Amino acid sequence: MTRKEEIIAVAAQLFKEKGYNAISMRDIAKAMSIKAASLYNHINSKQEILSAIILEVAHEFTNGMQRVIVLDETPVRKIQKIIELHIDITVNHSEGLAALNNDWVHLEEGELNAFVKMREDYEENFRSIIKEGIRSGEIQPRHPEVILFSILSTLRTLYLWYQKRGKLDVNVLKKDLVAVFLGGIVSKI
Amino acid sequence: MTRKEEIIAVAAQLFKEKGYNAISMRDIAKAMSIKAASLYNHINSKQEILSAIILEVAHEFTNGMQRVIVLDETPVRKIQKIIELHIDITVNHSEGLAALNNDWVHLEEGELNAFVKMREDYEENFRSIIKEGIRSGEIQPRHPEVILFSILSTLRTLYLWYQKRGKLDVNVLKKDLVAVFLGGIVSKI
DNA sequence: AAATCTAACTAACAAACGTTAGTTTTGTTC
DNA sequence: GAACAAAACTAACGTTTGTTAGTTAGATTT
Repeated sequence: MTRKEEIIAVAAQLFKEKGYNAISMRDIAKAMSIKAASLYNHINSKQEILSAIILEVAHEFTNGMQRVIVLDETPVRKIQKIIELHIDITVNHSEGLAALNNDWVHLEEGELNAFVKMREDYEENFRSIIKEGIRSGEIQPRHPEVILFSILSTLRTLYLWYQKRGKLDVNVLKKDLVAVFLGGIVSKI
Repeated sequence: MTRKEEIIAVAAQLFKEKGYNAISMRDIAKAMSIKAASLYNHINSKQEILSAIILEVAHEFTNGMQRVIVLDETPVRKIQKIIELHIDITVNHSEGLAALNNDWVHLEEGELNAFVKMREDYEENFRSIIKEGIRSGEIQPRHPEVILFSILSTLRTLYLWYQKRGKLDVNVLKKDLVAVFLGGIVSKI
């Protein structure tokens, strides 16, 4: 782990708690026990830190989605894979997810556009899977947007809950989350 | 609408887009076509604006939950009421929800503690309803925390989607959202 | 031993921040 | 038209912000 990567990791942790704008370069420096000016031996700007954090996780999602859509599986099974993808990323990149979810608005022009594009593509891929499932009768004929939004909202804020409720085992989480969305919560008797 | 309320409303809109820390008093002033110092004829501090925005909506949730838990209804029916409560608040207080969800961390000491308490109580009430439903057999015996979190995450981020997808009718939203969570998305044939 | 590299340092910058003090404009009430 | 309150203004304050410039200490390479 290079010094630059260390800075980015520390910054991600701080951004997670207070957000990009509430954390100063002096805060980041203090967390590393150095002076703010010393950070600039390793990074070019505060913005660079932010985009490094966000783009890494964003690519993780894009690549994961790419792997899902080429699978020769039913739509419902693909949705299950997407849920598992989010849980895996949450476990392995939990620090960066806060910035990805909240601080992407503070990316500058070019990178902001790229990020928004990635996000829209991701949602569109997900939406297509849902629509395909409805068409084939595998998924109930409800407004696709509502299904997409309810699943995605939950998955995107998973990082907030995953550590607060430390007891939750990853496999229990995968199983129950898939069950809630696919099967609902009402007992069928 | 007093001048103070106008300022709070304008600030809520700005906070929604960039977050509390990214919006300066000069930004708020400019949006009202006055100078920053003039704001202080009506409000005491930037913090005061933030807590006014957050606490108003927070009370809306607390009161709504209170109305639900005293109902003489089944747990599933109470959950349905909670879902409808969130949708109603989203429609009527959409501006303040961003601050409530993201910027509460920037409340100062006393109000932060009060807010966190309110939030925990709200979650605990919801959790109790879910547990009661599982005990009575009305709700499937899954990890209550997973059910709580999946529903609440969706409802809390509703404000982000509700306007982006402007076409969504409130009643369709209520119906479909209740259906997704209670019945799941997989067709039962 | 000299040269190079890495990663820290001090000092300072211009800009932006929230906020205060005192003053002027504007519209309403007697 | 004088008096008053509401709401704007100008000017400035002390801090904090991200960042630059130039320097120094310690390790590695030549």
